[in-house]
Amino acid sequence: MSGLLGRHEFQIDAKGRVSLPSAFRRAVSAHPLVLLQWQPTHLDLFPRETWNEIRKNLLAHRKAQRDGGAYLRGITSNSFEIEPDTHGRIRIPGWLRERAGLEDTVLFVGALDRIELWRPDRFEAHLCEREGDDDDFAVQIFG
Amino acid sequence: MSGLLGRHEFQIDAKGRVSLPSAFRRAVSAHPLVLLQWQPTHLDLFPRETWNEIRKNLLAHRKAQRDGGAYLRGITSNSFEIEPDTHGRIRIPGWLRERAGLEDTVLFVGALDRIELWRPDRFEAHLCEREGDDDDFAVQIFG
DNA sequence: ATTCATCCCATCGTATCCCATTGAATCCCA
DNA sequence: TGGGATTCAATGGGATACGATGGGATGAAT
Repeated sequence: MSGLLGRHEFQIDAKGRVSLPSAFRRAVSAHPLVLLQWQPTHLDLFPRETWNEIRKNLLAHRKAQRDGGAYLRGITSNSFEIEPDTHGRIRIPGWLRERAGLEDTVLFVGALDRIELWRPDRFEAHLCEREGDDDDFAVQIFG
Repeated sequence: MSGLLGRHEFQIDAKGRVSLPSAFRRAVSAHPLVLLQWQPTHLDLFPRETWNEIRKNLLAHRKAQRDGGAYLRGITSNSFEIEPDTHGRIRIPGWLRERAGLEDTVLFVGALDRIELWRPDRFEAHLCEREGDDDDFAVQIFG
């Protein structure tokens, strides 16, 4: 598989449901997903494999630090397990929608091992803002 | 399973009962849970698996330290076995409620292998207070 | 006898399931 | 290669099941 790619804009209906892009739906098969916020700009939706890795990292971090799991709880309290319905739709809980500024439209952005959920205009702004910042890396990456 | 996730705010009724969030109820199946306080800010509710691990650690500590028994008894004396009723509700003993400042509302916070019980306003304050402290860890954990 | 916990039943609101509709992309065959 | 038929994806709405909460009744303990 090539990883999760592309952008797809979908509507949130009156009951708070959104379709997962069908391309992503096939890719993540039937397992539940984890939706959370760890960056202020958007939400991340993790397939099972990726989440297992991250969960391991979170637990290791809690053991290593002295703060009694403060970072972990900051993350998990903003997390939610997502199980698509029979039509491949998901529900985003209100408190997460607010945090990401999602109103009636969601932009799904594929990011190889995860799916990002953006407020469309915010995503455009984010791209513009960084325009040209990374030209040095480009050559290293694409040779 | 993805671990215990999310935040859920529930009322304590006139008889001192609170519903366990249904998401958590399913996750911990039918086994009894252990509720205790080991951090001043909140209470922790441990599923069977997690508690077995912790109990092992407590006993090991008592054996290893000269006055290890003191720590153990400090913990166990603030502990309580919880068994949800037929509707999935639990009762929090008064002395534990006081210690965590719980009055009429409980905020349940999922923390992967345990459930934390917070006084809602205290939790908000706790999150704000740490805002931005951990930005360095974020990249290590989430890649 | 009085207090308190447990059980049972009732209610209300919301999330979930199921079916229907629309439109677009794909397939098939001439 | 064009045009019609067919499948699939995205969305909407009604019905149903389940979750959250309240209150009365039963039973145990002091």
